[in-house]
Amino acid sequence: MRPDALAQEVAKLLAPLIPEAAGLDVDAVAALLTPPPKPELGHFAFPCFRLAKALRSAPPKIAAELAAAIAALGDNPLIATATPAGPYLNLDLHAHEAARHLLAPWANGQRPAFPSSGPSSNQKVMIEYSQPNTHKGFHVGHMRNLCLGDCLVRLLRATGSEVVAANYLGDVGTHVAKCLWGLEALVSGDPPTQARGEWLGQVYSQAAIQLEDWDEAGKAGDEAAAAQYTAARERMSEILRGIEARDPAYHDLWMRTRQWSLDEFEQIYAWCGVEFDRVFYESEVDEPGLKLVDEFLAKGVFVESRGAVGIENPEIEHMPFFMLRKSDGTGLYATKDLALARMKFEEFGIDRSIYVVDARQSDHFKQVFLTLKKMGFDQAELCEHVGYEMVELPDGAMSSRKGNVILFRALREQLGASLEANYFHKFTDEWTREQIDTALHQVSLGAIKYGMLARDNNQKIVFDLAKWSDVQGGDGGATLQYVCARTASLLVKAQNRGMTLDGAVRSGERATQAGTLTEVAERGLMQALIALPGSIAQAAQSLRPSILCSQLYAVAKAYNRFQQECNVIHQDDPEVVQARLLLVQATREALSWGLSLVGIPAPDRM
RNA sequence: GCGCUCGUAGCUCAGUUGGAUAGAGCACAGGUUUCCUAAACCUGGGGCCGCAGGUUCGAAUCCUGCCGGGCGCACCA
Repeated sequence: MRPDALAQEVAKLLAPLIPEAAGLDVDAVAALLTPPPKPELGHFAFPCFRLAKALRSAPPKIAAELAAAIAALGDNPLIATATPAGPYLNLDLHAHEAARHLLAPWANGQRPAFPSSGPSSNQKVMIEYSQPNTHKGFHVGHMRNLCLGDCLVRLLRATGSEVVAANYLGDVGTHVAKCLWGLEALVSGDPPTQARGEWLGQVYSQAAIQLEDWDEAGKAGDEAAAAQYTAARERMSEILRGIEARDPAYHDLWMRTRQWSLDEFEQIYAWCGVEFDRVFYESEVDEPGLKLVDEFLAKGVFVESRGAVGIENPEIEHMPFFMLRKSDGTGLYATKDLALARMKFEEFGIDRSIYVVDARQSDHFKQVFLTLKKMGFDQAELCEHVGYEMVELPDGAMSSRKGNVILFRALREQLGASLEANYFHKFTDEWTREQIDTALHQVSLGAIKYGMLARDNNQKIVFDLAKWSDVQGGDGGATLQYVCARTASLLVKAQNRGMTLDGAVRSGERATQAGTLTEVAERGLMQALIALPGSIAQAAQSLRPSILCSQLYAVAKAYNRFQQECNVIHQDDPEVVQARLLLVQATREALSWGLSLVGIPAPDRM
């Protein structure tokens, strides 16, 4: 028995009562069952609209007839009452029996089964995400991509796909030259011994600003600035050529500094609990990209235009020419993307290829996929771009010129400090430093990941550090974690009083006593749990983690209400204790598992 | 100009195969601790779902047009 099987059980009873003309089998009926708007109305509602046409009857009439048919069944193990309410048939279950199908599997460590016929199951999927540039800063904006990609990896794995989590690091290109130029032109003294990746990013920003200033001043007539700008550009070309030619003077410096960034990324991923199966580097597809241009120019797929090489894609009307080699003979981002795609297809036999990249690149990926198709890669059909909107700050977009970029380390430290000052300081006498640090880490992750994932992909996110670390409750990661901690704490307290969940109840062999779990708050919580597997399936199928986040929040909210209204431990009736312990245990398992799919740890105490 | 995207409560947002009286959080006003974590719970006020048409038993949801914000459109990544 799986925790998502309750609807199926109900459908088994209901389906035979529906006239055959409607053409609904058990699965179809189960799929139609929805939660009623209020828990008091029942555990499930069956909408009769779909049957109206086939049965040539009005939905309210069908609902009434079905209610009568269920009443005629007489005593029934699962459905207590069936009440027609307009076009809906509301089904109220014997709660203790429903619990045996719903709560016991959760409590017993079972997980929902997802249909193997779904589009996303039994497939080998590559998800490319994160893709930071070396020699540049890693900031809150990068966190959205990281959280989203990681969550999709977890969701697709949970729903039956084999996933290759891939990263694609930007270790070559003009930004590297800018940074290395800045290093020699603007920096005096030795690099720091700590956090050198971050420092490199700051050098890059400084260089970018300086170059922009010279460029602007030059254009405004400042000849000295113009000369400096030209000289710097020439120097950057030299640096790039030196790296490419493997001139030790440049190549070694590049490798050394590149490693500083890579080390930093490693630390960030470790802190975030993110792991990659395969890391690609731009530097490894640079040359293959250019070779590929020659190859497909010779084949006539690509064409020359104004000294550059590209492909005509008139299908994309507003940007019909897709450039793949500049007139100076060098490649572009797009060139490397084609070579990378080919590498992915050849190295892994993937059935689906997902690119998590911000929404501004959507035209770019239309071009890439269309071009791949014209190059003869049928796998282009399997490629999809998952776009998402930007992360902004309360005072607008992040910019190094404005100096309002929040780098990863600052994010981690400020969030931690803020959470400690707001909340965790009260544990200083009670907990060890290590315990507090662990909790701070967990709750920081909850705040960041939930904040990044609870909003739809195509909504902008405003990152306001003060708000994100102000855990006054409400709709946030900490609320979900708090509920996990409350369930854990309650179960420990129960155990200390000698109250443990009966093994037979937990396994579902035995139902709890009739009449238990009928309080409104108990029903509400059960309904939130009923809806969880569907939310996971929908989130995975549509690649939108926010759907899962809102259902997890609904579970947390329902639990808080339950714990407020239904005392678990201070009960005279041991059967009530059993029923409620089952509910708490199931909630804990469901919620912590759901959180794990979002990449958020579930603390035992907080 | 072309394309993508957003527009729902004072603010931030859910609402996706069209379905019950459009929901949360924050903010605001009130209430709840001899009792399992008050980071909680309850109650209340608050809405021409951007505008106008259309499709039908039924539209925040689908179609068309318009208005307003954001983003993208050849040698950057």
